[in-house]
Amino acid sequence: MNNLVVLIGPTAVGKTEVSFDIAKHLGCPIISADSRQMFAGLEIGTAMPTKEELAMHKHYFVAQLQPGDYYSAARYEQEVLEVLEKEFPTHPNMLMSGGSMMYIDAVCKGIDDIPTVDDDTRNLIIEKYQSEGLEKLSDELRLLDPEYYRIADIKNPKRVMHALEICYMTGRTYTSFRTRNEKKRPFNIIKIGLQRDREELYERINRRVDIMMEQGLMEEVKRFYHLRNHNSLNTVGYKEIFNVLDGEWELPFAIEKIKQNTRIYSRKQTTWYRKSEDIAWFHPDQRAEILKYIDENLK
RNA sequence: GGGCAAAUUCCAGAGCGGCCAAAUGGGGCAGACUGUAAAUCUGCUGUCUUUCGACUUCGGUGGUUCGAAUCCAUCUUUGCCCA
Repeated sequence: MNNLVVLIGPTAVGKTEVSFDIAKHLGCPIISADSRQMFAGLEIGTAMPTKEELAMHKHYFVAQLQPGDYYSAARYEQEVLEVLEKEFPTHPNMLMSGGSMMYIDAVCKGIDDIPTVDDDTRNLIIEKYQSEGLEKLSDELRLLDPEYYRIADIKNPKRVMHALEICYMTGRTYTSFRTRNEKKRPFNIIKIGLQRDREELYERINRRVDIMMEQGLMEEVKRFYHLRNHNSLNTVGYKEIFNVLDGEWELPFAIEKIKQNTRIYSRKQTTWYRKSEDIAWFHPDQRAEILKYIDENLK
């Protein structure tokens, strides 16, 4: 049987290094599961693997999109499955590594087949939201899809808008697409989680941000200033420095905010992990134990 | 040396006699999560209690009052101004 080893863990825990060890051990390429490292040019701010590392280990889904490109978890699911199908004949054991839990779940559990929203519908809903407000939209959702309305996160504009987009575009309820069935994969999944004490993690985060600044994060952010309204740049490390470029924040304050927001992000990732009981947890220094665990669980 | 102003819960900062465990923001903590997810959103944040509620707080002390974070006196500290 084929195996997919999934390496997860909060930002800055040290996934990249461990992923190289595992990839070497399994002799396979690495499938990145990082929603921001997919965008070309965001090298420093997303702590993308270096050119040398990329040359040494083949990576999928790193720097393959432009910051303005549309992407989604569903697309990721589909593309990863294609990669696996292509690679499994020669690499029966593959590695996926990253911190974007929604993407990882899309691959491991599947995601419903909901149509991609076209630009016209999207713009129409955005316009409605801006002119009429969230309450009007949720009122409308109550009429168009009462079942979803009952369970929806009604205060979250993104959720309400998306459900409405689907109703508008397809003429069907959003609920009718939401089966939420977990898909069975034709391969074995081994989840490895990396974790460190919070204090230790925070120190690494703080240090990594300082290093990013030394590496020239400021210059990198300046290059993307004109694309700031794109979601790919609505990212920790970029959005704070945009405020500096706007003259709203002092640089030292922005740096503290980057550290703080990265810490918050790491905690949100951890919250997501607590839902999964199928993760085997290790400290990143436990290289031998990790490899041993993988070997024991390959099928 | 003299004059003035201020001291509030982790921080900033409202409150200026009862509706105050005390607005709001920040921070912290917890959570949600099926389409740009490093995003977006939610809850909690004095102590005890499942709830009702009880108890201890607004620099210190002592007063006034049925009742004080809010008024008075005094002390301490801080800031500003005149010397």
